[in-house]
Amino acid sequence: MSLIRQKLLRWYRKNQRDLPWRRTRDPYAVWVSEIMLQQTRVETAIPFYRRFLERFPDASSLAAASSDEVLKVWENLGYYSRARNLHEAAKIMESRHGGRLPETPEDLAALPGIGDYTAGAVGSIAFGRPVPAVDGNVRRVLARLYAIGDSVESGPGKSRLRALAAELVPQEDPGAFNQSLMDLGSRVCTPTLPRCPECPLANVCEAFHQGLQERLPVASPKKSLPSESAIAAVLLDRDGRFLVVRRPLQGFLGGLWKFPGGFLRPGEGLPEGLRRTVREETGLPVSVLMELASVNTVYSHFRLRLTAFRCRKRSGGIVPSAGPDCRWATFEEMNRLAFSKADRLLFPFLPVCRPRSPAG
DNA sequence: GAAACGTGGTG
DNA sequence: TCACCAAGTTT
Repeated sequence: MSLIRQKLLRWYRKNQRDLPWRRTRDPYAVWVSEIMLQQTRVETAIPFYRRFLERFPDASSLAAASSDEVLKVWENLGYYSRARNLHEAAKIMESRHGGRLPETPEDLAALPGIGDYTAGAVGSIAFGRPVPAVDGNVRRVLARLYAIGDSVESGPGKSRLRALAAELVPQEDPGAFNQSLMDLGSRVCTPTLPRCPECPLANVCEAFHQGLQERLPVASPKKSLPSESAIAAVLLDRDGRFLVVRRPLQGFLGGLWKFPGGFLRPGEGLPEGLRRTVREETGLPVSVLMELASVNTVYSHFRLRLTAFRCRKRSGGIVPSAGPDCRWATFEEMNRLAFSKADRLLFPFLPVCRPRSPAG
C-alpha cells in the first residue's frame, strides 16, 4: 500500500506535466480546470482554460457575466451544461459562500456540475482533503493493478474501485497522489498498448503479472449512433442581416445560437420540414428558395446531416422582432455570438460579402 | 441504471 | 470512413 504510494509519487515528481492549472493553488482555477477536463483531453482544455481565466479571473467576475459571455468562451469545448453549471455555481458561491469555493467535498458536491470525481479532485488538490478522485484513468489503473475483471463501468464496479482508491489516498498531499494516478493512466497505463516497461508499478501490477494488461478493464459494448437530419433557414432582412435564434438554456447545445429550423420528422421532406420548424420557432411563414449547403457532424449520441436553405418571408408574415432569444445579426455580430460546430460549418456558405479566408 | 450530453484526436 | 474514447454529471 505505502509502497504503491511511494513508487507513484516518486514517478510523479520526475514525470508530472507542466500544466497551467498546476502552477496555481487558487481553488477557483483548480475548479475551472476540473470542469473543463470532464470528458475532455488535457491538450484540448489548455487554451480554453487560459482564455477563461483571463476573461473570468474569479467567481465574482464569472457570476456577474451573462450566459452569452460565458458560452462564447466555452464555444467549441462541448458539453455546454458544464458552462451553465459553472456559471450557476459561481452565483451560488457569491450569494452563499462569500465569493469562494466551499472547502469540504460534501459542500463542493452540492454545487451544480460537481459530482463525485470533481468533488474529490478539487477537495484534494485545492484544499488538501484526503479524498479519492476516481476518473476513467484511475479506474483503468486500479482495475489493472488489482486485476479486476468485473466491469468498472457498472455501479458495483465503480464503488469497489472508489473504495480501493480511498484506501490508497495519503493524508499528506492527497492532491499530488490523485494526480499521479491520473497522470500514470494517461501517459503510461493507457487504454491500448500500455507502456508497462516504463511503469513504476509494473512489478506490483497483477494484470501485468498475468499478462492481462491489454484485456483489462473490460469495456461494455457501445451502441452505434442513429442518424438524424435537420434543416436550417437562412433568412436575410433588407440590411443583409441574418435571422438567428437562441436555443433553450436547458436543452441540447443549450444557450447557443442557431439558424431557425430543427429536426426533420421521419419521412418528412426537407422544404416541408423547414417551413414547419421555422414557423414553430419564430412564427414566421417562409418560402424555401434554394439549398446552400449540407454538412455532416457527429454528436455524443447521434449523427447529424444539417442542410441549409436560403428562404424568404412569405407575404403577410409578421417579421419576428428582436428579443433575448431572437435577433437579426450581421456576419460580424454572429461571430461574437456562440454557435455550435455544425452551425459554424455553414458560415462559409452564407450569401454575404466578406473577406475570403486564404485557405479553404 | 440507462440515456443525454460535444468535440477533436487517433489508429 | 469509422469506431473508439478523453480528468463525468445530471435526469
